[in-house]
Amino acid sequence: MATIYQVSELAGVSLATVSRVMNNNARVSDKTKEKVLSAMAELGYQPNAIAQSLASNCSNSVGVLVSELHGPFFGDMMSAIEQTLRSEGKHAIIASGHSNADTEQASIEFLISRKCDALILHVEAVSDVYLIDLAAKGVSFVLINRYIEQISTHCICLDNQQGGYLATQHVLDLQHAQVAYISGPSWKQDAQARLNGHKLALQDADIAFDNELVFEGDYQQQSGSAGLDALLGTGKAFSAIICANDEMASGVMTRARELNLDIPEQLSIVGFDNIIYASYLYPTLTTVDYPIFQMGKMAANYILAKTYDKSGLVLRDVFVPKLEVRQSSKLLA
Amino acid sequence: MATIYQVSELAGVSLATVSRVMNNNARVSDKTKEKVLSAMAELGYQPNAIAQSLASNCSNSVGVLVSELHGPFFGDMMSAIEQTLRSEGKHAIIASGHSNADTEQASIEFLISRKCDALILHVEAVSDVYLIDLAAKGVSFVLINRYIEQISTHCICLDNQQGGYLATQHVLDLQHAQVAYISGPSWKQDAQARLNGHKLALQDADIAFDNELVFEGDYQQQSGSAGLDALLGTGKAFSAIICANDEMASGVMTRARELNLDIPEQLSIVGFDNIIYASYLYPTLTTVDYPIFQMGKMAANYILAKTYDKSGLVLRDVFVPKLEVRQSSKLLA
DNA sequence: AGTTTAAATGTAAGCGCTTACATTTAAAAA
DNA sequence: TTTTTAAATGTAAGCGCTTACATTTAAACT
Repeated sequence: MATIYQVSELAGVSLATVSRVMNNNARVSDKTKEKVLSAMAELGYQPNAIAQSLASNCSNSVGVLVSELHGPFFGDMMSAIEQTLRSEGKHAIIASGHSNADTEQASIEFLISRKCDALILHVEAVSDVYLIDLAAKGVSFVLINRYIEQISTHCICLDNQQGGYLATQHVLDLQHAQVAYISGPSWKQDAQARLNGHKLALQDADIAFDNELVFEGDYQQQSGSAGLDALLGTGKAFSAIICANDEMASGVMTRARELNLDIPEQLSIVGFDNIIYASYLYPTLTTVDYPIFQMGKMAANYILAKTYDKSGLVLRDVFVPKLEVRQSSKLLA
Repeated sequence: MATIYQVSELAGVSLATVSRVMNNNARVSDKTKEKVLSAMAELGYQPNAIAQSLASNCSNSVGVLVSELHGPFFGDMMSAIEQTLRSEGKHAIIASGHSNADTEQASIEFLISRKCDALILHVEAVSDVYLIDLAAKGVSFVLINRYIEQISTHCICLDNQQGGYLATQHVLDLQHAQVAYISGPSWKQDAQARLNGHKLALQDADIAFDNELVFEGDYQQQSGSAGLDALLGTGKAFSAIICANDEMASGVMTRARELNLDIPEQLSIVGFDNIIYASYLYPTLTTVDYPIFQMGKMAANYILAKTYDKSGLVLRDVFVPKLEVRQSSKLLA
């Protein structure tokens, strides 16, 4: 592997000059630049990224921490991030936090120890205080899908409340007046916000909120099935059910089928996230679209702009969900 | 950020000694080790990974290249890889190749330029020759889901042919004698192998293979639907259909429903891969399990063993698929 | 006590770059 | 032509580690 030294020798210039043409951050005459470039070509020179990092104190790497690498989100998010970073010669280092505070913290520390220039975090368990602290320590990061007042400029969020509102409003528009809700874990911010949106929509329609019509699931498909059973078990009537994510909605569908409940004839279902498989289900699932790809891209752009000083990027920190109407919801007969 | 120098000063020893206790690859007396350790603790010392890499010529990073970051595979594979590497203090750098030769090649070069110690490749478009060359150049890598004779020790594969065989054998066992097949792109090795397995199973059952009952899809759900239409269009009768992956099987299901074809009453369907959503479909999909998690883990272990000299790892290079029987296939009435 | 030998520690030369600062070169001004 | 000034290039000191080799220390024999 050729080094900068050999290039400088072959080109008959100093190390510094070679470095200058590599980074072209300083003026070099066209003539010498030419010489250097051809020397590089001749030697098949590839700069040593590690040495560059050490000298420049910039690793060109961004740590990405998600809850689960295999979740329906991660792929799209990662795809967006990789693409965006890559186009600027940066790269992503990944880690998972498993929605566990200790693991998340350990992962963050791992990524920092790896000298990532910045982090993109999709964390749920670690405390606000920890993150505020992290920001105070000067760690550069952006938070996806979590809002913390004190470090609001680090947050890229979906308006989850609005999403919950849209979902409920949709079934309300379809004349459903008795609407059940399967929420995510109440300790998760997004789950709370979605449920809030639901309540708000009910309120705006002058429908009393009934706590018995809410079941707290865990975002897994299994808990959708369990939720339907529980809800049915209350004896309360409902003609529509909003699920805080698509996987639970899928669970509801499965269970409904087992119970010979026709969807959407007897029960309308609305999901949340619009994961790719939502449109493969039968019936296809009406859901609230979560623009995770765009958000991933924005997260990467934030970092490109803030950490790597790239200019000309339009930054946005709150994304708006939109309803994707499919077959699983219909006008109440 | 404290450096090794400050630690050595506080502990009253030399740089080398501090380095030794960090790497504990050389004998240091318990007494000094103690001093060093407490100095580290006192300073909150974190070794600089970049500097370590430069000096040791080992970046502790593994490049992972997949076709699509958002595919159904990637998540599981990545999850396994991250977990395995992480437990040994290594990390994964990701990239995608989009099943395009140039992009794949560029990605590989990108990862190499990033000084990855090894690569895990899930590539389809790049040529055998290129990969053989890469191995010859001394690049350390493992290939997932691709077999190349000359570099067989670099390959971790699923026995795709066996998988295809199992799928067809299953419907044959269910008395289906007319079996259609929707394959993946014929230029992809796994698609070929799966189809071969299908043919073999037919042959073993003394059923003539009929080329008209094969439709070449592209592994996307859409082409499953198109495939069903095409197959139906031939006028040939068939009571079962094998799909080379679950997404196309999902497409077949969707289209069958539109055509009022009852599944599995009128048509049995078998998929391949056993992606998580296969069990969320209706009816749940009988499919061939692709142990991608295990294979990802094995890929990481290979690298741990071969590149990082970790011992005590059991290595395996060919995985066996197994049938997952669900609702979409049934005994021919 | 003197010698041999191994263990513990220290010294210093890199690893391959970047960059502040010094120097040279050439263009512009006088 | 000489002086001023800016552009181009070079020099050399790091960046924070690892490690070959040298030296010191201490244990083990004579």
